[in-house]
Amino acid sequence: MGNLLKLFSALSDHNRLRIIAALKEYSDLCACQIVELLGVSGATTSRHLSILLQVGLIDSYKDGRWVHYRLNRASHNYGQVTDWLEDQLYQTATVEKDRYALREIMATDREDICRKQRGEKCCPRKPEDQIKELAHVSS
Amino acid sequence: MGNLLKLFSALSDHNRLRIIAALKEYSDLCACQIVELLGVSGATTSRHLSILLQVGLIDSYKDGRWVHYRLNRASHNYGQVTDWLEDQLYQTATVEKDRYALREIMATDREDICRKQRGEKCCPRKPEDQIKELAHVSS
DNA sequence: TATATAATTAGCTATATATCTAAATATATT
DNA sequence: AATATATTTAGATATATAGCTAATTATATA
Repeated sequence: MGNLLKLFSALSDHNRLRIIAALKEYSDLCACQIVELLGVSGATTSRHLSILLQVGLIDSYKDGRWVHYRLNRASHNYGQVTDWLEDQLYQTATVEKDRYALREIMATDREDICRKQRGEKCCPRKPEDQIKELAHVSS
Repeated sequence: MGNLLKLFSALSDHNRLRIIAALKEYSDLCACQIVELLGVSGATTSRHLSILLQVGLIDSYKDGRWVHYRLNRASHNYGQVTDWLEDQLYQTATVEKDRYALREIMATDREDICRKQRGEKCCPRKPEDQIKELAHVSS
């Protein structure tokens, strides 16, 4: 029973469903791309990914400093649920919007994504400061 | 997306899974029988049933003061998930234990069940008081 | 109509969880 | 070895939820 609860709990968060939908769309995404898609902190994304890893819905591999995530197609017995879920997710407005965002993200160099995320981290979210920072980064 | 979240959240509680398993076993149970099975308060049971009703996993009908609950076999599109779930639940230790408990409950007159539940409600949970109460009920 | 009863809703509380910043870890570069 | 970087973990906090008692609602009975 505990595994069933873990599975359904894992699927009870909108960002985690978005992750699954994104990994269905692109078979392999790295953490920074997922952070970019979700628009939440790296820490939160990592936590969500950890939950999905724990129940076996996704798996991961390292490529240097990069960590890639994929849907886990083996070694679990809830393919019936995930097949159904993926169909359902495909039709939702949020996931459709994500699809467009993902196109941009996949067209962007990861280094650029990370640079942007790093920048955001070290600067407070003040509009004037952000403009100054962007000007500084450009020069 | 909201409906998916509601569905998975509804399935993320062990007592609600037990309700589903019980309704798979016996096609029609009334609230007091479910209260008896779960061993939680009537209010808590009612709340769980309300959540399952809301997502359409179960439906209900009234018979005087009695309210009966059944699995909802129509008008929803997650049969693929619930079929799988029912199979999975069948194999869990908790549900197997519940199966025995349900046999007793189904063999007991509902009036007796309710009388017992009412009795429990109006008396504090003191061991000596419970013994006295049981002795009183027996006589 | 008053009383009894099964069930539901309201309100409160303890516990679980999503989110964040900071710190730590793993890997790469100088 | 020091520094940089991607990611994860730790710790704190706001929000959500399971459980309870009390109050209310819906139905039955006297």
